[in-house]
Amino acid sequence: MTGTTETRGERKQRTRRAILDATLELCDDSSLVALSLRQVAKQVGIVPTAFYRHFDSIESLGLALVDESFVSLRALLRDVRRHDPAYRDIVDQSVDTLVTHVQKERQHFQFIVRERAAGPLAVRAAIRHQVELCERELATDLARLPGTETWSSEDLQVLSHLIVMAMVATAEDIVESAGRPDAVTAVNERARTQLRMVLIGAFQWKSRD
Amino acid sequence: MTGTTETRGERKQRTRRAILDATLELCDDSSLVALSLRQVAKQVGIVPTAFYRHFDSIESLGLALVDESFVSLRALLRDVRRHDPAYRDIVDQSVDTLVTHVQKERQHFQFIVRERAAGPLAVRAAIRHQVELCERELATDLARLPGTETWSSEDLQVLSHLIVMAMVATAEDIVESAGRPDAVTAVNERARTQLRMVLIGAFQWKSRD
DNA sequence: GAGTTCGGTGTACACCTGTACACCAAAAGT
DNA sequence: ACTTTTGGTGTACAGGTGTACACCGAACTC
Repeated sequence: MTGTTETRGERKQRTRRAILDATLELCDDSSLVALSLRQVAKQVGIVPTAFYRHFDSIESLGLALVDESFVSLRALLRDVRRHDPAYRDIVDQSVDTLVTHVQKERQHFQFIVRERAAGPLAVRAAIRHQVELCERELATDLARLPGTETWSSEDLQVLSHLIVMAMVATAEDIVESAGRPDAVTAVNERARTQLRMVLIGAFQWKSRD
Repeated sequence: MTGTTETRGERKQRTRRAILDATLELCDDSSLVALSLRQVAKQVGIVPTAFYRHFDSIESLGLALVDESFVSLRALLRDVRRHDPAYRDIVDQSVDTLVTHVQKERQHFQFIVRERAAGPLAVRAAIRHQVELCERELATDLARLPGTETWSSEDLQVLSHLIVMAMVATAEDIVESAGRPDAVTAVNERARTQLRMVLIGAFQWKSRD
């Protein structure tokens, strides 16, 4: 098909990729729990039983997609952190990065947002776990910021929970307004304002202990 | 069955109720989009085709459940508002009310949280619309609070969006930790702290215009 | 009291579902 | 050159799926 002969591993990885892509495609307007192995197989162009050569259930396929999605999310976080922490407006920068990434990787983020609430049990658990990791990482980042020296670690966690939650919601909104540039910029601006409000509150905050 | 004869309208409403309840029950560990008409019928104890006497699809059944769920949510909001706005700690009061309500109407809130992200298109739209209404109501409430006189209406909307979002997330967490009292109180406390942080930021806020 | 309405039943059909099984061809290992 | 491994195929089956159709009996209407 491609002209050159293919090693066996290459081919396996190629159809594995095709399965993942097909699933993301189908998840555009449905959810994993409403997805059948046969639909996926048809979309890929393989026979249903061939699916088992790569995953032993829709659920484990979902887990693979979670892993993959969080790779791109980590890329996003790295981008955000790479910028000078003293940068004039870290908020604008962070929100822009988020909005750009979500648009670029729309299908992955849509998948995460949907399955986080409605996916198979194991998938939901995996997503919650990953989000928790993000929260912890953010908390340690926040701890390095000037002004948080007096904070208790609980309060740091609460703040990062709040911020991550707001970012998840923003990602939801971006996915929702895909293809409508004006809606995207509206979400962008709202997210900035929200984040500023939260940070102003945080700067004013004093832990009780 | 009940001994007394039943009017036809009573009976219809009774099995309609049974269908709604059965669906909520089944949605405990699945989603509407993964639910079949036959499963619902079996759970209710009627024959599949009888379903059509009440709803013409799973989707319209979903819409009915959205309406019903938001009745109980409005009850919650009324409760929150009924309290003296000058009450010593309006945050504690509001969060307690939320936590109590979500636990009492767990199935409804679980349904909303899940279908908000993964339900059929029309159901998702209905939920988003209702949440938007809640945001608007909250915005007008906030406008009556002392200290928000200088705020632009956009900023008021942004703040209420932020608060509603946080409350939705809190409801998610409460549903998640159903049956584990310690987890519930942890979520409760975190929600209070978050809301305080946000409100501190809000009090400090000055609209640009 | 006769006729109508309507919630619920049972049968039937075409289609989709997961998965077991036997098979193939070509790459990989020897 | 041989055997083995393996990704993919085709057939087959027992179930679940939505829904069309004809029907029933009791609550309603007149």
